[in-house]
Amino acid sequence: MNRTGSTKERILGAAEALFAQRGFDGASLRQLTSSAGVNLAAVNYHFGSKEKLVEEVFRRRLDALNAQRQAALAKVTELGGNRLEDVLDAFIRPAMELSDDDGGPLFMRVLVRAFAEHDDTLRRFVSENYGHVMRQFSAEFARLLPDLSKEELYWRIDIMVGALTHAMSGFGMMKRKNDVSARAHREQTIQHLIRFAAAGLRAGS
Amino acid sequence: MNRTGSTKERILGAAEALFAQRGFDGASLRQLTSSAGVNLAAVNYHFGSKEKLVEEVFRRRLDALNAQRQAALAKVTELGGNRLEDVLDAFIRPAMELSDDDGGPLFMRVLVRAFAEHDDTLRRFVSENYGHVMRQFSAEFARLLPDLSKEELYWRIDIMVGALTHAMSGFGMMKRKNDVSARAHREQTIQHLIRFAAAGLRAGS
DNA sequence: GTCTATAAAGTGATAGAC
DNA sequence: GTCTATCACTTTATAGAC
Repeated sequence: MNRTGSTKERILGAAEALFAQRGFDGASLRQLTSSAGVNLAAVNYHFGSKEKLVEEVFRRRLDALNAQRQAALAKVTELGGNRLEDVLDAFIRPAMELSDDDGGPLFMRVLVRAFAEHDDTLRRFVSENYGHVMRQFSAEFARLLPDLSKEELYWRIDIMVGALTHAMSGFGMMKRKNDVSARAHREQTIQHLIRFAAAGLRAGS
Repeated sequence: MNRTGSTKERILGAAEALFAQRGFDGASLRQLTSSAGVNLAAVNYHFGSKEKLVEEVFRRRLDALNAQRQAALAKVTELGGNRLEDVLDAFIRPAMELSDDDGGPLFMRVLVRAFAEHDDTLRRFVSENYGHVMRQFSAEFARLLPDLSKEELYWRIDIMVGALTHAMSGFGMMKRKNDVSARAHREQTIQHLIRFAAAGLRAGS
């Protein structure tokens, strides 16, 4: 039971963790409010409904993540950076630095859940709040990979985003060993992802 | 409502589709039996419980998928094949050829759901039925990439499997255009995945 | 093997006291 | 803003008729 922060913040934190672990349907309001140490009725009082709570969990992190990714990308391009690796770093690092519970960044796991929900409002919500930043990165990739056709580029970006999302969510098999600090493991993950993604994007060019 | 096949088969088919679309918790037995055109009680009569039904959905496809991947890999190695691309083809093609509903191979989407369930029995069940084939492929990758350390190799395989799983599940953004046949789109996807994965595995070597 | 009816428990949501 | 109590509904599962 978490007793730090306001009721709203405690609910959001508990919701993020439980949604990551058990999915949106799998996590009930009773588990969630109990884990947050608040009353069952508090969710509806503060958020209106479970669905709105889900949206708030997304909004809170996506706003911060988008801002950090944009700032990191701006820094790279301002310096006239021409290294694909630097753009990938700007994309990956902010996501990996979101609060971590040793099974990968919690929110990244929630994001993968949202991907899996496929058709619905949730997917559209994420895509609307993600889209414009993604387009900025796509433009940079296009600039740094001028030999690729638009079609080819989009295929590769799509595959790359999938790889990164999956890897960052911690659903993979590479577990942190006990003799490696969480900090070092995260840095290792980032470097491996950048190398793999850069090679995949450059393939055959 | 599907009226082909035995009651058991109809339930398994409807379950696969609904689990892919709405998740294991999200799909209720009522939706499922209604979609299969069978009585609600039929699930418990034929499978014992919802959880056992989930296991059966996996067993049915994993058995076939494993066998096809092994056969394809055997064909490649028998011919003394030394192309990384051929091994990747043996891994990817059987998965992409599972029954498809235009949103990607249905079962691959169920598999991604299972990945997201993280800790539980289901994850172990998948890993137990997947592990030995995965190890055969890993051995081939090791043989074809002798310059990589064991550590490095495992990182890259982990990232690659994530990329492929995500892409094959159809959760990505590359939708089939109307002027491309489903068959052609699948072949395109396979070729793009092979090129990307091969480059990522070979990175910097 | 298939059906209806129902049990037992869990769900999101809300009214109303404090 | 927080609480209890409860409503209305859905969930999985099963007993028992056919």
